[in-house]
Amino acid sequence: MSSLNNMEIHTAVFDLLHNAGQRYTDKRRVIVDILIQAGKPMLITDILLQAKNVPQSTLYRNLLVLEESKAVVRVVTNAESGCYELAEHLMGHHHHMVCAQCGSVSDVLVPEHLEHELEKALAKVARREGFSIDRHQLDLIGRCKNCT
Amino acid sequence: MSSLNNMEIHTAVFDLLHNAGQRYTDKRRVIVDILIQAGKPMLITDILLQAKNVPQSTLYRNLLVLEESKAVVRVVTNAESGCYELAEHLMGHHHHMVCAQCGSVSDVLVPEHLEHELEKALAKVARREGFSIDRHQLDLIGRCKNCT
DNA sequence: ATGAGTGCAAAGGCTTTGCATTAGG
DNA sequence: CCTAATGCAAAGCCTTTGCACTCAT
Repeated sequence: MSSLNNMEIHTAVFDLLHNAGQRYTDKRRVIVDILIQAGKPMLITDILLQAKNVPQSTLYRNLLVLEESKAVVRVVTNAESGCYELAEHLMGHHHHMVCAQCGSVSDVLVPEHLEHELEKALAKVARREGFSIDRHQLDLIGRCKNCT
Repeated sequence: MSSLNNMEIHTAVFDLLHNAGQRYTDKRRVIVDILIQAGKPMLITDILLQAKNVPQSTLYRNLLVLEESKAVVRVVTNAESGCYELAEHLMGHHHHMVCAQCGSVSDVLVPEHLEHELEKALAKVARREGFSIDRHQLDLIGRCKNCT
């Protein structure tokens, strides 16, 4: 499985929330729709701009619920506000190219065999350190096509 | 070059600051000493605890100066406070294990050959997309030994 | 002297929380 | 009905900024 269509994503999110004893409310659906449409990590500030009828507190609380239900993940970044995207099992595993100039983020894939080898090596290192890996995140930082 | 001894690091930091038109003051030396001793990324809150005679504002300002001078880097994490470590040319190239619960970050190495193979693959993908890579960053996200 | 560095306190900005209201099952 | 979810406002917390003081050149 690599990625799902929009309807399948909503169904999957519904199941995830349901299993966590949570409801798939309108606001939550709006948030997920925005993340689907973006197709890449979004800053909370940008989500707020697009979801004008979703108050801050509701957005923050729902992002936490969606994260705990494994529907979204918080992307590690040093941006001024939090950054979220759909979970990997909904989006497919991928990495990010981050433009240091314009801040744009695009998805990128590395060869399957390398990804596999990398995961094995990371698992080994983590085990040695007593660290349990939830996921890994690989970012390329540089200049995008438009900022050269 | 992989890493330097303590004295060499101080000398290198002095040069970096000097080249940037900055002084290597006592407070800055204290901060660098703490980072050297830690040998891993440190949260600002933890640096403050260890450097009791360094006020918050001084710490924040000096970390910025040290970062601009390329002596330290700000590590990207979702921790509650900022996270810094010595720059790669002082510490050697490595990656990070980020605890999603407590926010702690520790350094990790992947096998040399894999690192090399990864860089080749990333260069290839980036070239195809017209993206010029400045650096890459690989984070393991999960639970640290203490948060299991 | 003269500008960089420092320190205290206050201001800013993102995030969380309290509490009353609304809505979904 | 009854609890979860929502919305507004206030509180919290990390970080930045203003301004006066100190130190090194």
